[in-house]
Amino acid sequence: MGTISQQGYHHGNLRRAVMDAALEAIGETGPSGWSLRELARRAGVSHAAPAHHFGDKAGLLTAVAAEGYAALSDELERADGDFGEVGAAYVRFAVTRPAYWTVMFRPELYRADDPAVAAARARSRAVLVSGARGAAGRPERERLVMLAAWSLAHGFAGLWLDGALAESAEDGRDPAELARAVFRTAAEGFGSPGD
Amino acid sequence: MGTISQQGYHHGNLRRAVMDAALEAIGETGPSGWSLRELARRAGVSHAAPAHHFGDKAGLLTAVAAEGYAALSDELERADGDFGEVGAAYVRFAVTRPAYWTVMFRPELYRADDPAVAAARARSRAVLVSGARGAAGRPERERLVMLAAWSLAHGFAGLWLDGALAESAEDGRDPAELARAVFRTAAEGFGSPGD
DNA sequence: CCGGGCATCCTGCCAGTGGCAAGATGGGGT
DNA sequence: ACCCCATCTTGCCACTGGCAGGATGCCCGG
Repeated sequence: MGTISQQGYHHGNLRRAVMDAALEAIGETGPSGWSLRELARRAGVSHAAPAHHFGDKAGLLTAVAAEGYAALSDELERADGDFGEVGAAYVRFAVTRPAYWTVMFRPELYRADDPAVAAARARSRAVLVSGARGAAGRPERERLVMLAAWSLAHGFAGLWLDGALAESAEDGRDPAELARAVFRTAAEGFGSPGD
Repeated sequence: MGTISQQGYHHGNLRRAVMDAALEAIGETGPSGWSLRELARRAGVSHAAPAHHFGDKAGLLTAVAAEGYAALSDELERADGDFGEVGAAYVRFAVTRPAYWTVMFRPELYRADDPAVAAARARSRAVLVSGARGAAGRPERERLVMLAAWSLAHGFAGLWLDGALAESAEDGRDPAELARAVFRTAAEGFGSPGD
């Protein structure tokens, strides 16, 4: 990996260092349970150094969100083809990289209209839409299927991260595995007690 | 209603006034886009007055969350009986009272283990579980059906509030109505292109 | 080899914030 | 009539985000 020189007046890779510190802090105390100054201290620079790279706090979180959407897109694209697997990948991303996910879906914390963020988000959505296109039969159903699947995965991820599913599902199972089962239940239809 | 005396040294109903100011502020700038001092100013009291009623910021948000879960429980119980209606009521609550919803599902902002909150949350969950009990055929399916329906409603609400569904669904439709359609799609099963 | 330009980082400052301590007020019970 | 004490106030402290102006040293042209 080649650790870059981090001594001297110029840090060398402050931008990445602050982003990493931010992700770590977010994982520990939530998306706003820390201060820019604290990140600066962790990175070993002065309290005003991060501002040069991100402008302000919203700027930093904007960068985090953009990186998060890009990473999510990668994950989803890797699972493309199988509709159910896309849902599982969505949940897996949220569970394994909660810091990104938590920021991404709190638009009031960053500049959601930032070009980089918007582009990365559009890429994520494209995978979801194409997944629904494959699963839905008639075209009118496409939108509803996409909304249902997206809502399902998104809701499961959110509830899991909030700890709301802890009691009902902590039989030691992998959350993504449980999500797959839930997804299958919905795909077969949970309205009529079939089978 | 009877507007209570709000002149003089004793406000008369500061607790409620601060809660209302908080709900208003949350609706405007998110669950942490305001300060306790600002709420105090809105209520016309000194900056330290709210502390007497709520302790600290987390205490105030704990009270908001408890009230929110109680209100959600009321809504859900009113729709009990029809499983799909419970889902629609869940979404309707989130959409019509976003300030409550936003706080409730950000456990890092308040004391989630507060007895009042825990009790109110348990009441909400009971409705969901009993709803699933009616819809699921076999008892093993019960948990999966409950998770699927809850995830679906929760995810739809979250996506809607984040504005993520804006483009794909703002044909002027009522969100709860759209949620009903999505719910129906899932209930019938969206995996196989049935019908 | 040298000198300047400029991205990077620093120190200093300000208003605003959350929270605590100690004092003022006055409503309500006895 | 009196006192108790819940309620509200003023005053204070450490900390934060953000801005202004200065210091540093890498890199590039000469």
